[in-house]
Amino acid sequence: MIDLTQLRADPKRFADAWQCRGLSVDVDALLALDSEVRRLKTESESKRAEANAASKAIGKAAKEGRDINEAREHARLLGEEAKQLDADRSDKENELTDQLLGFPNPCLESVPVGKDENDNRVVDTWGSAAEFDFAPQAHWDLAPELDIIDFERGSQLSGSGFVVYKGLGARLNRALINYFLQTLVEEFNYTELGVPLLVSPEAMQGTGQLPKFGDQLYKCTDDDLYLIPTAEVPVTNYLAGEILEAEQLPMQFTAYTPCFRREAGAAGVGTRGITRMHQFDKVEMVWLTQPERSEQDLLTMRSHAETLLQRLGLHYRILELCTGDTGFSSARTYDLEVWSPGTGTWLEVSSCSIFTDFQARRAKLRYRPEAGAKPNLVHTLNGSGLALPRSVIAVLETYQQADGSVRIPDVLQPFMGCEQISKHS
RNA sequence: GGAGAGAUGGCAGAGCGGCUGAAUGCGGUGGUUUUGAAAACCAUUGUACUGCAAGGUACCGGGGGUUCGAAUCCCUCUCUCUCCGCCA
Repeated sequence: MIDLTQLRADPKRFADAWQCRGLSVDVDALLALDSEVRRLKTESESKRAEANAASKAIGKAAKEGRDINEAREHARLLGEEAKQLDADRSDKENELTDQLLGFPNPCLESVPVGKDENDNRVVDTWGSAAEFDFAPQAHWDLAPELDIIDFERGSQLSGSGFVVYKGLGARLNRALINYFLQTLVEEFNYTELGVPLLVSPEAMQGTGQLPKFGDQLYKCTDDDLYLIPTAEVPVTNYLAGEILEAEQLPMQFTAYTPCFRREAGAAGVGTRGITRMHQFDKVEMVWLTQPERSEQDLLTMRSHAETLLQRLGLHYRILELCTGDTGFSSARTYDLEVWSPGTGTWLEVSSCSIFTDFQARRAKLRYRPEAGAKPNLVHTLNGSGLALPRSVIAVLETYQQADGSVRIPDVLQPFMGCEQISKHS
């Protein structure tokens, strides 16, 4: 959620920022509603003060044995008026909040302005595309051939968008998870969390999935809980409502979780194989940090994701998303896309974003800049480190051999316990 | 899932429907004393919104109600603890 005080101070800045995201917002109407809320607030509060004073006087009078019947009636009326004014205030305020929750985070000034993914900017490329002296296969051919991913029985169990990893396929997935976690925890100082996969609507609102994107979530209606679409939700909300000390920052958390996404409306688009699943695994990085350093921290976090790819020897590029393609809560996003030789496409394996105080305001995540000082909102960052299915794709397709086997990259071998995946291994 | 008990400030723990934003203790901060420390003593010590200010309003798990007036009474939800059942 954006800061109302800032909106009052500089409405044009917000109108422009939303315009860059392709959103035309009547900021004046918003401000009018805001001042209406504040007018009702002062009015109801002074009425309430009057009523409180009247009640107090009655207490005193009763003690002195004076007649209080008339005063009582007067106080009752005051109380009713105050109640009514406060109800009006509450209605208007909810209306305002509902609207505010629907507006995205303004992008940082330096984010390239653009309409959609075609306007994203490639900021860097690492490595080069693997070369083959045979026609490389796509993972959807390679993996079933090796009997390590079972597409058919996955769909049979749960419908399209679900697969079964089998044998060394399951192990490869797990090896990648362990490699990611171990590197992040032991080298880059992340604290690993094991978090709930079902969360409350409040948590979903804290990170911005609700109220706007509920149709992308799996919901357990009997219990009013949602399946997480990413570990970002429980991890960012882990310390919601708390006030942290400056020395504790930055906090770096990582968590491995399955992720659940309905992908409503995305059916049929690039859905072959395991690039887009209703359920997939992901290791996530989340930072809580101070506003002064958050932009720098974003680059640091991105470099951690890059390191993971580099050690796997996977060719990738970095995209800076344009204003039109940046996610709802994010103020700047870098996507890491890994090269998939079998499909001849770039696959997004990590999305590293800075949310400024947008999520922190919703989740009430604050810190005290120094002892005794007033609490400030933290800045939150998150990035994938990394998404599993697409990492699996890149490893399989990049390291495939002419005979249909797959060589295991060196860094993964300790986690795999073998050097290759072949038909009869 | 069944039965019972509970939820109060950083923590512990009081709190007859009005004088309770809340006793008391611990902790924190400042000071006195001391060569220094400890101890002792004194003072101070929640958050948010609103106002130039004085001040005002809200908050005793959440929501609703009764009342002129609710931490205190009623309803409801959530969570915690104990016992029983079930269970990886």
